[in-house]
Parts: sequence; structure tokens; C-alpha cells
Amino acid sequence: MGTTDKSARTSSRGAATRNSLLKAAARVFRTVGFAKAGVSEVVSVAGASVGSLYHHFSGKADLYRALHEEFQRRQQERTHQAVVEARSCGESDPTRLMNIAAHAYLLGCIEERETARLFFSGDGPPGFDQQLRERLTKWTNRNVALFRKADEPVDEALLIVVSGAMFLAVAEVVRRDDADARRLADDIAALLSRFEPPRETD
Amino acid sequence: MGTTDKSARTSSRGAATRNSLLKAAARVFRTVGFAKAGVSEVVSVAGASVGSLYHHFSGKADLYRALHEEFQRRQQERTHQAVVEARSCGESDPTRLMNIAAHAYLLGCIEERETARLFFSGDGPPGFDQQLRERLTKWTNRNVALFRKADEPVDEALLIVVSGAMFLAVAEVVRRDDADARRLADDIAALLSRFEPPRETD
DNA sequence: GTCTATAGTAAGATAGAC
DNA sequence: GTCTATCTTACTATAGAC
Repeated sequence: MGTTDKSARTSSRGAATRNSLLKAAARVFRTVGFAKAGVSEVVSVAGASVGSLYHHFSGKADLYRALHEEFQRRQQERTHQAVVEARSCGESDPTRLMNIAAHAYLLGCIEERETARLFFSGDGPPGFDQQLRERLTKWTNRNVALFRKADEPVDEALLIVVSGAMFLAVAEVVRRDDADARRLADDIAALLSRFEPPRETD
Repeated sequence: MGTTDKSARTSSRGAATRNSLLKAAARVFRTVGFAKAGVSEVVSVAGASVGSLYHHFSGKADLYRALHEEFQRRQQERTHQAVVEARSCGESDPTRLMNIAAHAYLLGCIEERETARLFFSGDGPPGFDQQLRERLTKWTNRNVALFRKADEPVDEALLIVVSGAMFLAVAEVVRRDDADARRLADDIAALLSRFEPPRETD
């Protein structure tokens, strides 16, 4: 371990600090919200200093975005996993698959309610909400495509309706207890299945 | 005009200042966004002073909210007008009426694209996005109720799907030219009409 | 009652030592 | 890589002129 010793030690120390900052930021943001959170409080909870924070991140907003990246990665993993699993079980109906993906997304938000609420409560850095909507629309695009034949482009209006539904659904779901949230998630998925395109019987 | 002379003069002067501030704020916010806009720039454009601003409003966020109040009032007027008009022309089909309301809302946003974009771009004071979503959901609630019998409560999931659709639809519509925007508005309204509940033939 | 000028304060961002 | 001390910005409050 000779060559990697020094770099590993320093980088692991840096990684540890970075991680502490992320963990502390998540906690502070969830507690008092992004806008009201102070950088000083974050570093205090993390046991680090302001300069350290600005060494690892470009600022408070960057910290927030890093947290969202992690969350988004987990969500993509969840929905991908759910669809793959369903397919391996022989499910091939596009409507069912779309429902499964949407359901998995919502269940993930219920599982990480505190974190999801942080991002969907509308309290983030300037311009973040737009990014969030764009990301959700991209996610929807991939999943709504299951409705359509491979070569057919997805209808814009459909994309907007489904994305919007998911957006508000998450915002609502994270404010409820598990039972209510699950019921709502089911209802939303059921409603979205009405958008199944008329199948041509050829 | 003796008694009203002085109060009219002073209040009209105050109203003029207030109006200048609103107009200037709208312009500055639209140009650089809410977060990056400085109070000093707003008062400079308005030809007023900082103290004057704080006399009429509680701060930058209040200025933003006042602008939104005005916008919201105009939008409600538009959709109300459209529904009343359609009804007076003999239209009574709930699906058509809902479409007309949604359409009127979107057309209003196209008409005032710059202003609508200000509110739906996600760059507002902390917590505003949540308020915006709640207001839009309330608006939707009134209009989706057209679907249902008077005594039946509106389905939560339906409410969320329609509200979400409207929310993202506005955000998308205000970024396009008139032709594209109108086409998209039509498509959205058409999609939403699929949610017409199964009519019982009694 | 309405506005201007100015000082206060809080918080995010930066520079430079260790 | 980390920290302390400092700077800058911009919201907020107040005293006083008209």
C-alpha cells in the first residue's frame, strides 16, 4: 500500500469531511429549510469550518444540488430495478410497466419522505425548481415511451400531463403518513393508466 | 372638491409611487429574476427610494406577491368570464366547460407571457412555489368540480393530476411562441378531457 | 401622511496562514 | 485540506425633511 498510502489518507480525510458536510446539510436543510439555513450552522453541525465547506463545494446551493444528485440516483435505481424485475417476471404490457415505474418512484419518495420533501417543498436555491421539473420530465419521457412503439415519438402534451401529475403527487405524498400516501400513490397510478393509447387490433 | 382635495392629492401621489414601484419591480424581476434583483435597482428604475418602498410594501418578497395577486385576479376573471360566456351560449357539458376553463387559463398565460413566466419559472421568494401550487390546486378544484355531481366530492388523485398538468403546461407554454403555445394548450385540454367520468345512462 | 438619507445587521463568500 | 479573520452585499430600520 505504499504508493496509495498518502493520497488515500488525504483523500479519505477529504472524503470524510465532504461526507460530514453533506450529512449535516441534509439535516439542517430538512429542519429549517434551505433559505433559512445558515452556512455557519451547517459547518457547526458537521464539525467543520466555513473555509472547508467552500473548498469542497461552491456554496450553499451547490451543497443542496449535491444532495439532490444522490437522491435522484437512488430514485432512478429504484424505478429501473422495478421495471427490470417486472419484465423478468414476464410482464410486458406497457401500461402495467408504466404504472410500476410511477409506483416505484412514489414509493421511493415515501421511503425517503424527509429527503423527498426537502426537494419537492419548493424551498431550494434560485432556479432549482425548474431543474427539478426538467429532470422529472426527462424521467417521465423514458417511462412514458413504454406506451408507444419504439419508433414513435412521445406526445408532448402527454409528457407534460404525466410529469405534472408525478410532480404534484410527490409533493402531496410526502406530507402524509404511510397509509394515506400509499393509497394516493395507487390512485394516481390508476388514473395515469387511462392514458393508454387506443390499441389497433390488426 | 374642497374636502377631498388634499387627501385625494396625497393618496393619488402615494398610489402613483406604489404603482411605479410595482411596474419597476415587474420589469426588474423579469429581467434579472427575483433572487438576483436588488431592491436598490427596483427603486432606481421606479424613480423612488428605498424608504418609499418599505413604506408601501414589507419588502422585496411582498412586492413579488403583490404582482402575483394582480396576475391571479386577472386569470380568475378570464376563466370565470369564459365559463359564464360558454354557459350563456347554451353549453352545459361539464367536460367542455372544464376544457374551456383550462384553455382560458392557458391563453391568459400566453397573453401575459412575460408575467406568467416570472411566476412559473420557479424563481420567487422562499415558499412561494408551494403557495403557487396550492392556489392552482384550488383553482383546479373549482373547475374540476364541473365534472362531478354537485354533492359528490372531487377525487383527490384527479385533482392532483389535473393541477399538475396545468402547472407544467403553463411553465412550458410561456417559453414558446404563440403558434406553438396555442397548439400545446389545445393538446393539453384535449388530453384532460379523457378524464370525463363514465356517465351512467339512467 | 409621505418620502429621503443614512446607519445597522446578518449572512454568504473569500484570502491567506497553518 | 483545513481553519480563522475579514469583506461585501443587500435586506431592514430609523430619524428627520417636506
